[in-house]
Amino acid sequence: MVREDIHTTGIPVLCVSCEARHRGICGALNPDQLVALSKSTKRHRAETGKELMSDCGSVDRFSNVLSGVVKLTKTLSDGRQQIVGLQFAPDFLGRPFQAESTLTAEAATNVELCSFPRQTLERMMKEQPDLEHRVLEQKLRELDQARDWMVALGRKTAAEKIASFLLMIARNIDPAAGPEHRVTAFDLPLSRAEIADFLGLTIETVSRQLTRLRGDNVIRIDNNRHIVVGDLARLAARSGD
Amino acid sequence: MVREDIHTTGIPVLCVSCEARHRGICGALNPDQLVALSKSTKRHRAETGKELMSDCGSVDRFSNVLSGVVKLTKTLSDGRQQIVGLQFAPDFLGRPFQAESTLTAEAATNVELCSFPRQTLERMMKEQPDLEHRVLEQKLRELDQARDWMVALGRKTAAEKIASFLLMIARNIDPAAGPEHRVTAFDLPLSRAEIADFLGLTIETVSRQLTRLRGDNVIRIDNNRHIVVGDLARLAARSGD
DNA sequence: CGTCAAATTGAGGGCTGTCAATCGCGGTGG
DNA sequence: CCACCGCGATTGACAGCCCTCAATTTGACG
Repeated sequence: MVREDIHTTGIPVLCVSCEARHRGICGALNPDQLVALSKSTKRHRAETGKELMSDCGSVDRFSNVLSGVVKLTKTLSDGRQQIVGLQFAPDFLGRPFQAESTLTAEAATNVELCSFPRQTLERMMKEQPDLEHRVLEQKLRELDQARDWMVALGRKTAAEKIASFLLMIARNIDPAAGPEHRVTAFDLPLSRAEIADFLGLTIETVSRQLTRLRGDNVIRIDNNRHIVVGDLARLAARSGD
Repeated sequence: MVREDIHTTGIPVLCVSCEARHRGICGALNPDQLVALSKSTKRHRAETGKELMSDCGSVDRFSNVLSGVVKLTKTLSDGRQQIVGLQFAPDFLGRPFQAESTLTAEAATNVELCSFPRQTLERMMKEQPDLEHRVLEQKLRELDQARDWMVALGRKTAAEKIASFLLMIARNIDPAAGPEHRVTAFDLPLSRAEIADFLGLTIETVSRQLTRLRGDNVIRIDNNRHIVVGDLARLAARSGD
């Protein structure tokens, strides 16, 4: 499934070292198609907090996440928020076959994106079934993740939610590593408020549970954001599943 | 997108009046392909409670739901359960490109299914991109629904969850109707215990909230299962979004 | 050193869970 | 026909987890 990468003849400069060409959707494209897509491609950065798509806004560009973390949120009419997904490099960001977005995408950290017109991608998906296949695989992974979080949201305690969250970040924060790899030290990509919105909790409960994990010597916390997991097994034992 | 249906020449008898050929994934197939698929197709019924796929079990057949409701559940190690999806006719039931299931599928009501070997479908998806496209569209809808429920699970109160649930059933229980149609009287496809597992609540809380909706004359309840929504707008007003 | 936002900590209350008793309905058998 | 049973649903009392509100601390930055 991983694309051979011996010669890079004819591949756009932008794409040569791009992770999306290896594990992302662009791996389905041949050099000519990469050239065609890259004509309307824009690579750019977005600062933490920048809104990338907005609920009920029209969407005319999709993106690959090249680095950083993007959060997908939904908001109720009275302001309550829920984060419904986190995307890491080299995830594909966008909802094909729908002009209006039903959620908001926001840069949770500084991010690098590679974006392209929605219609270009949808046309190429028609012409190149492998591309649509890659998108399907990505969306199936997102669906699996969404369902895992439904269990956490509906049935786990606050302590279990926090443990599950930390494990999930440990699995995904390193863009180079494979799916089963877990780092034991990392910077949280989310603030306490965002973690609360992700786990269906309040800021205070998130803080209390993190403090408790630190008190029990399961993790260390430096500068509020940096987490060192001392005992991965003990953290996993507290995740509920 | 809806398939023309003037002549039915060459279409397998089983498929002629099948809803999956109109709004389901089989709409992507031409008569020859339908014949090919129908060779390894089995149509069968399953009683309420019958397990259709099991967590960690191998999956060698996918299905279309022709009637009834299928529930998708996940279970934590200590027995806590969460329903992570409901499938109505003519939904496609299965997780392509993965031999092992990560969830359990169970007949919530008596259901009719049309099943076919996983490998046959995956091969046809390769040969017929339209079919893969249909699967993608279905999985994108499931993802949208999963994210809507994440908001409910994480941020809605018990009362709002119940109201949202009733509205969702009203939208989906009638297989013939379109997506924006809502019926005002229907039989609940789930028991109180199942509703609780769907909404991340307990049986008692579900019962109390239904009783309250009845007391406020928003709904009527006959025989525990039959619901008549007296005031759809007032129910929607209590759904939170 | 002062300012400000983010995070922590504490006290108290409410929503929902837990446990237990009762109700209602359908089925079975006398 | 009626008593009995079994299961799901309802109702009540109480407790606990998490939320709310508020004060304090911490850390980043000028």
